[in-house]
Amino acid sequence: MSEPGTRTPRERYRAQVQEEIKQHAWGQIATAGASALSLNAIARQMGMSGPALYRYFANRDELITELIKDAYRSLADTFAARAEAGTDLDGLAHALRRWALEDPQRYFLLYGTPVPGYEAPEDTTRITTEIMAHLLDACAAEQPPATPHPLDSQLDNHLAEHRAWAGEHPAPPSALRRALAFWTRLHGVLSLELAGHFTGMGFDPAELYTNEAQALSAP
Amino acid sequence: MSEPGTRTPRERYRAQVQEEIKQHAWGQIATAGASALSLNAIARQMGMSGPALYRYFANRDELITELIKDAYRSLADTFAARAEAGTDLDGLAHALRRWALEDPQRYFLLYGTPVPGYEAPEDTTRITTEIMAHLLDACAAEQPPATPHPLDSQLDNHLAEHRAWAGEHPAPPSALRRALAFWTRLHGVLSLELAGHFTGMGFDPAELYTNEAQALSAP
DNA sequence: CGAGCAGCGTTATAACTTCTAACGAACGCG
DNA sequence: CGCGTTCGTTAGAAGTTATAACGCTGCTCG
Repeated sequence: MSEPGTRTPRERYRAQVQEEIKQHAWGQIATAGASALSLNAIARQMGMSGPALYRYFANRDELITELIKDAYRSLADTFAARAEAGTDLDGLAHALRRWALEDPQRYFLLYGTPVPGYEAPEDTTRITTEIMAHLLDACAAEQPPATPHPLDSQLDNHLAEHRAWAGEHPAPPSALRRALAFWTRLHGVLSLELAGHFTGMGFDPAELYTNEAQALSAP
Repeated sequence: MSEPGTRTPRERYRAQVQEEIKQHAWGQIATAGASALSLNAIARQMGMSGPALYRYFANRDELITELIKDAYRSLADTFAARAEAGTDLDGLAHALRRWALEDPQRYFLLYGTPVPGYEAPEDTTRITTEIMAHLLDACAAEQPPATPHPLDSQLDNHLAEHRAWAGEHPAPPSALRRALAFWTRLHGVLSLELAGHFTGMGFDPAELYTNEAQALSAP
């Protein structure tokens, strides 16, 4: 057996068409959101008739699932690239922001409104744990605060006993707490900013984001 | 002129049917999300044929816009009710959490994935400023921290000069900053929790939320 | 090198959606 | 008590996802 990537010319062509379909899908998502994604419209853009796309994706949900996986992959790669340049939490925070601003609807595809019944497939959750591992690395490498906040001890105790999500990672409870704060706080700012809830308010979201990122690095 | 609410029997009936439509709409949204909301399905549930609903709402978007307005109204009312019981930030935080858990999809209708082109009508933005006013009241009433964090001064300076969103509210910049932190941090936890990103991780989201709420009250 | 078949694109069709148009009935206001 | 506004209906257009059945093409394997 050769490389598992592209083998026969058939599979090579198939992968190429699948990629083109996904490119058009991202274009639609970026301009109108994922809910407006239309397989028919993609087929029209590609100059072929509607049902032809079903040779490449079983249905609309499967295409979206694939897009979600690719988006997580992209985020994991930017985190990994940032990790090579040093494991500072602040750098990771701004890498996240740049990635989110690059395509807001891609961000919302991962962290926006969930579809009630949707369960992420296993290969997707593997990527999310990879992302979390990068975050935990950065949190564990950070210096603990000189004067720990007394109110944090309760959550630290809880996390010390409920750290299944961290796997085998040797991060202390305070690092776990900081990882969760990184995730939730930065997502909070990004989500509201990208959704446009700050437009017209007059202040600069970047200032708020930077402030939160700094507070995470030096609590 | 009498009350502007319900006047003629015709208007009374119309308002009643509109309310019933919205009830069924909320039911569908709670179980399948807003994107799956179908006017036809609502009509079927109500025992009338599809196009009849267009006598009450011009189109699907207008119905959703009305639902959004009602949701904001509901949130503003719970904030107002909580404000009467005292202006503590922690109480407000947990009132917000209860309201969000009551109907996660309602929360995402307001703070989830945005529709790229959508602009909130003016009567909706009036409710959001009302909500923000309650939050600013609570933040201004809170005690400032004994030892202010040195990194916060930059954001405070920025907010001091960009406080259009606070209107005439006499809150100091540090209170504005705390209001934004309240919004973004709690939204960050709530959004990820309600979207199911914490399921299977093992820890209790309520512990994380409480920790963030406490940190906001005593930074 | 050629035969055969897997894979691909097509059209036709079903079932669904939003939304408009035209018609008829009923309700209540003056 | 009549007339008009309002409402619910059916019919239909235009769009969607998705399946079925039909050829053609070109790769693969003997």
